[in-house]
Amino acid sequence: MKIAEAKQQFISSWGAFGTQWGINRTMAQIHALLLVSAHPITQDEIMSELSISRGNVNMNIRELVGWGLVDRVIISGERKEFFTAEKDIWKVATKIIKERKKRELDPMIKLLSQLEHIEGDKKDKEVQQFTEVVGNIKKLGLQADKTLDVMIKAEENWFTGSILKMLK
Amino acid sequence: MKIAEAKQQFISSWGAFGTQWGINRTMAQIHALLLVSAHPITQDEIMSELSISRGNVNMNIRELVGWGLVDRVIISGERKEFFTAEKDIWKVATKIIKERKKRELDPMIKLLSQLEHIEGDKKDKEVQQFTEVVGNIKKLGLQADKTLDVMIKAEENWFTGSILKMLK
DNA sequence: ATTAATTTTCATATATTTTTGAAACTTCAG
DNA sequence: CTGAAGTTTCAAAAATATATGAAAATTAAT
Repeated sequence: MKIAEAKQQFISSWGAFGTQWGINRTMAQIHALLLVSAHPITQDEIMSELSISRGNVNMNIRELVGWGLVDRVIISGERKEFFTAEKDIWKVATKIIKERKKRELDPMIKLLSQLEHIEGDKKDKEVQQFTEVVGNIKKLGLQADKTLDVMIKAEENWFTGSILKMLK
Repeated sequence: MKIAEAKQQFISSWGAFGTQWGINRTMAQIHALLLVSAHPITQDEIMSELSISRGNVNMNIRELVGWGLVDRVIISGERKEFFTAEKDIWKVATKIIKERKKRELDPMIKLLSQLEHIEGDKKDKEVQQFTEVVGNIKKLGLQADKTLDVMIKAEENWFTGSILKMLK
C-alpha cells in the first residue's frame, strides 16, 4: 500500500470510527489529517484535502482546539494561520478522557445523587428497585471516576503497560 | 421528589446521555425503563410509557437483546411476550465493554496493523510521521484491549474498588 | 384448518445533525 | 485610512439518523 492511499484510508476510517463514539465524522477526519501531517497546515489545505467547505473546517477546528487536541500555529512571514495536532497519542487519550469525564460522567453522577433520594413508601417494590438501580449506577460511576483519575495520573506507565502488570 | 417524577427524569436523562455515546436515544430510554421496572413489561407498556410506536419498540428491543442487556420472558398464562433487563450494573457494564470492544476496538486494531506496513521512502518525513502515529495508536489500542480484558475478568473487584487500591 | 392475537418488517415520513456559502467581521500592509 | 487577505458566523440546504404505521408474517387457541 502506498502512503497516499494509506493516509486516505486512515482518515476515512478514523471518521467512521468517530461517529460510533458520538463524534462528528468531519471533526474526526480533520483530526486524523492533522495527526499524520508532518507539518502544520492551513484551513485551505484541509478544505481541499477533505473536500469540505471553509465554514465546516472553521467550526470543527475550533472544536478540536477546544478539546486541546489541536493548536493554532503562527509561522513568521506567513499571513495565514496554521494548525497542528498533538502527536503524543497518550496525551491525546488523556485529554479526551479528561474532557469526556468532565462533560459527561461528572454531570451524570450529580444527577444520580439527586435521584437517589425520593419520597415514598420504602416497602414499595418499584421504589426499592429504583433506588437500588440508581444507587448502583452511581457507585459504578464514582468508581469509574476514581479509576480514570488514577489512569490519567499514571500517564506513560499505562501506555507502556506497567499498570497492566500491576493488575495481573 | 416523587417516584414517578424521578423515573421520568432518569429515563429522559439516560436517553440524552446515550446519544452522547453514539447510542440511539430511544434504545437508551427503553433500557432505562426496563432497569427501573420491578417486573417484566410488554411492548405495549413500553409504547405507552415512552409514547413511541410499536415498530420503534420492536427494533430497539431486538437491538438490546442483541447486546445481551435485555431478555425475553415467557410468563405462563400470558399470550404476550414480556421483557426484562439485567439489573446487575456490573454485568451491564461488562457486557457493554465486551461488545464495543469486539465491534469497534478489535476492527480498529486490525485496520491499523494493515496501515503500518506501507511502501515508500523510509526517510520521507511524511512516511515517518504516518507510520509512527499509526504504530502508536495501535500500541494504545492493544494496551486498552488488554486492560479491558483484565477489568472484565476482575468483575466485582473492580466494582467494589479493590483494583483501585492496587493502582494506587 | 380457521382465525384472532401478536410480532416483525420496511417503505415512507419526520426529526436531527451536519454542511454550505455568502455576508460580516477582523487583521494588517502600504 | 484604505482595501485586500484572511477568518468567523449563521441562516438555509443537504445529508443522515430515527420513527411511524400499516401490511405481512408468525403464533397459538379453538
